[in-house]
Amino acid sequence: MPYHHGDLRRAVLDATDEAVRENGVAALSLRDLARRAGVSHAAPAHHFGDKTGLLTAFAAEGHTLLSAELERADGDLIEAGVGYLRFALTHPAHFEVMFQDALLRDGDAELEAARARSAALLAATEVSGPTGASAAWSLVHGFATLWLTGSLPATLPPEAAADPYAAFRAAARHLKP
Amino acid sequence: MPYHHGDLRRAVLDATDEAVRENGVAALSLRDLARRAGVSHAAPAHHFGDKTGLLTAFAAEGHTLLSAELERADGDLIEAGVGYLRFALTHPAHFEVMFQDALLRDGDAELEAARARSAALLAATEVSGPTGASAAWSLVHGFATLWLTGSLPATLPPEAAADPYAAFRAAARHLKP
DNA sequence: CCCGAATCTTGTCAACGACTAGATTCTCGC
DNA sequence: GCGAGAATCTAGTCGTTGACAAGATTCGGG
Repeated sequence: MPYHHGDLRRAVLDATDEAVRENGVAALSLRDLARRAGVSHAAPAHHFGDKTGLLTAFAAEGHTLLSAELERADGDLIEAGVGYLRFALTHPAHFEVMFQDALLRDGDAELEAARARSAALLAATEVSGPTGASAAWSLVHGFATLWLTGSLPATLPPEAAADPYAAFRAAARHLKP
Repeated sequence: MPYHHGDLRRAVLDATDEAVRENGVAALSLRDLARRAGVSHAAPAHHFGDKTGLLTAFAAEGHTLLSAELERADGDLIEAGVGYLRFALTHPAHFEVMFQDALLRDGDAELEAARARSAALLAATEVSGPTGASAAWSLVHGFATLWLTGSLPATLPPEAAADPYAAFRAAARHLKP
């Protein structure tokens, strides 16, 4: 075991993803992340300052991943929604952390920049006016949140609960064009 | 100071509401709640077992409060949405806890019953089919979540950001009847 | 009035986040 | 290729927390 890890920062972020998927942010522990990465209990703090710093970096990474999905939609409203949902379902840990402001460092430059990029991509989708944008964003975000908690699948017939993307497209069709 | 508090269970639930509004669930501490209620550090645990038990009871209370709002709508879709939003905005602490399954005791009878009541009231709103119900629920839930984090008001002109209920009605109009 | 049950206190333990001081390794100028 | 300073990591410590155990106080029914 070398004294230097190689890329501890990345390893801790990956361990965070794993741990949050397993037990949620509430149960996240810096010392557990250190154990997963095979380093001493204080090593993660060197890269992130404190727990808030780690979650802030993790949230920024989330916005970058979300931006990548939104770019694939190329301005199309429904596809942007599908991309948003795909991000939430494939990166539930990031999605869980990103929208909990109490966990994040207010005013962090890296996070603000990543947020601005994803917000700009959301704003670039073709939609009818500001209230239409609110409606569309609320619909996807709510759908993703409720799907992840299992609340939404529970209300659907089994065949619909098996395919979140089809269920979302069906729900999105209720929005006026 | 009497040895018996009178209604410590209620006092702890009220202190929870206060503390979560101030600093979020992540920073919630049973010992802080005990201090707020003026009792010893282990007193709250007697009524709720552990932290998970407290949050489970708190979430159940949330579903009861939500049910009260939904009843006022009397089956009307838009009014049910407004009631859902009003619940979220007037009880942000409950709303924050209710949908984080990792914080709650799985299979708790009281919580399940309260959930079933609010779910039944949601299902009683007049809406076009299961996909329409998904769309409507997703829209309100997402709107409430994004409004509480401040993400949604940030995208609106100041006059719209001042009145969440008007902004919601405007967004809800984008749903096909 | 008394006895069991409910409620609350005090004491304790392991785990955690944050901090400090020091050890090891890397890097870059020369 | 080497030495100095920076970057990275370890080891140790402190105050706080959640959970648990044992005991004190109060309540309420028979």
